[in-house]
Amino acid sequence: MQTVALATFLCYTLLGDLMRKSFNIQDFAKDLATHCSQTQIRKFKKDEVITTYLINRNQICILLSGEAYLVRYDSKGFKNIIDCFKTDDVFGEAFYRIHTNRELFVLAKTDCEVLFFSYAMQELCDKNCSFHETLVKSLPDLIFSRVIALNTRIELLSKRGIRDKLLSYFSILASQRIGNTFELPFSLTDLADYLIIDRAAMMREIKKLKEDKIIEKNGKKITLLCK
Amino acid sequence: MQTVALATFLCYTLLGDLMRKSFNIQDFAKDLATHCSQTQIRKFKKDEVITTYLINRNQICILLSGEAYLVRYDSKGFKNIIDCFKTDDVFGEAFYRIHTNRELFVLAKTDCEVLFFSYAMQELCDKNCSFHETLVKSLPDLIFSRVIALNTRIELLSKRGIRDKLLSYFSILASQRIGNTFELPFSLTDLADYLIIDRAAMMREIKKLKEDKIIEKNGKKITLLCK
DNA sequence: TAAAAAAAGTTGCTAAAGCAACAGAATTTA
DNA sequence: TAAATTCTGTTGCTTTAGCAACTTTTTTTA
Repeated sequence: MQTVALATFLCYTLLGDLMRKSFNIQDFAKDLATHCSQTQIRKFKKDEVITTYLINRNQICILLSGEAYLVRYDSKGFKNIIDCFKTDDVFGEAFYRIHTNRELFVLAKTDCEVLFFSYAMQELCDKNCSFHETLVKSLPDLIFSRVIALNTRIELLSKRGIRDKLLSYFSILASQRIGNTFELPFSLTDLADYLIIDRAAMMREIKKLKEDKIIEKNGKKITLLCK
Repeated sequence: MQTVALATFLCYTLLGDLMRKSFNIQDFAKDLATHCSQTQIRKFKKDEVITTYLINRNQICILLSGEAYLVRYDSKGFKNIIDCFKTDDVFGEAFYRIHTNRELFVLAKTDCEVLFFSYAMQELCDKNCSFHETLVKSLPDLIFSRVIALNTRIELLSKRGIRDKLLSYFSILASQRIGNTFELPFSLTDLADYLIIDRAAMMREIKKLKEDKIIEKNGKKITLLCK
């Protein structure tokens, strides 16, 4: 029964994914940078602010190298890590459509290289230029890559309780590689900010998960012992 | 200081929104239905399943009339209301990109009329047909309308504590109309499922909010007394 | 490489949220 | 319109998570 369900799931997954054309973000970025004068590439050092969403509207950014956080500080001063970007990820207000007056910051987690351009550009651009065509055709795929991340995050935050949040996140990380061992992409302090939970309570729960033989942990290397 | 911040915010908001072309979903739906044989319109009675995401991949649906819920049941059997669609909203797996084996259901909250078509369709379609062009041009706007909803939800779920979740949600509802009075779009039972909190605990918190003179409540009519 | 800063790991106490189990009101269905 | 069902409102008890305040370890930086 379990096996049939899994096979069915895999079948749909494969079919679904085959139907989706593969979109190469690096080719797209190269195309953009060489064909259009309205794009720019900038470099950032660790901890610098790459962009903010309230002020920089309609902006589309592609992370060419490095890692970055999308961060908000809530009314009580708590840091919330909303999203975590790695090389080839797309971000910018064009994909967030901010509607509150609480600013969102993109912070360089490591040294970064970022390509900037504007969503509104497709309107202003000469209709015969090849860039225009590329942009319009690629936009859905760019946005979809963000939509997947957003839905993943909603799924995480929908979990009741710290244990469920941790296990859900761990199984997402585990599913991205072969085997049940993976490396946490950020510090435990940041993990708590990402899951919107108290760090001390999280540590306590991780301890329990180890005691219950559900996970093994060596630094940032974690192994899921159950399925 | 407060006033300056608000004025600045409003200014950016207006500028941002002016730059965004207005997209009429009803015209789009009409265009689609009349120009393409691959689309279909179906009617549903209250509580019927409109579609599921795991099986119906790459599907795009437009709610022509009525209201619907996007629902998941978690591992403990809890009902989670992931999203709430009203007339003109766009949904379907094409916008969710399901990646777990937990099925998502779209349920008719009232009688509904829904337009169905496929995201993959743009690939198969004859390149000269006007529908193809319309679809490709409109897709980003269709998706953006979902992205806004997703981000709103993440903002809600990022709140620590029931009181914060309630107040955030209430202020979103209040901001959608003039004045501070609004009507809850669903029952209190469903509201708890939407905010992923215990209903009894939520009722207790609502009572406290009334006692603290932060809200007034008459049935589903709520007034925010503070800003 | 020594000092400083950040992250990891702990703990006791307190506050908040979940659960169960009701009763009464409102709504739906037969 | 009567019966059934769902929704609202409430409460006591229990479990969970948050907070504050530490120590120890690891990583940065001067």
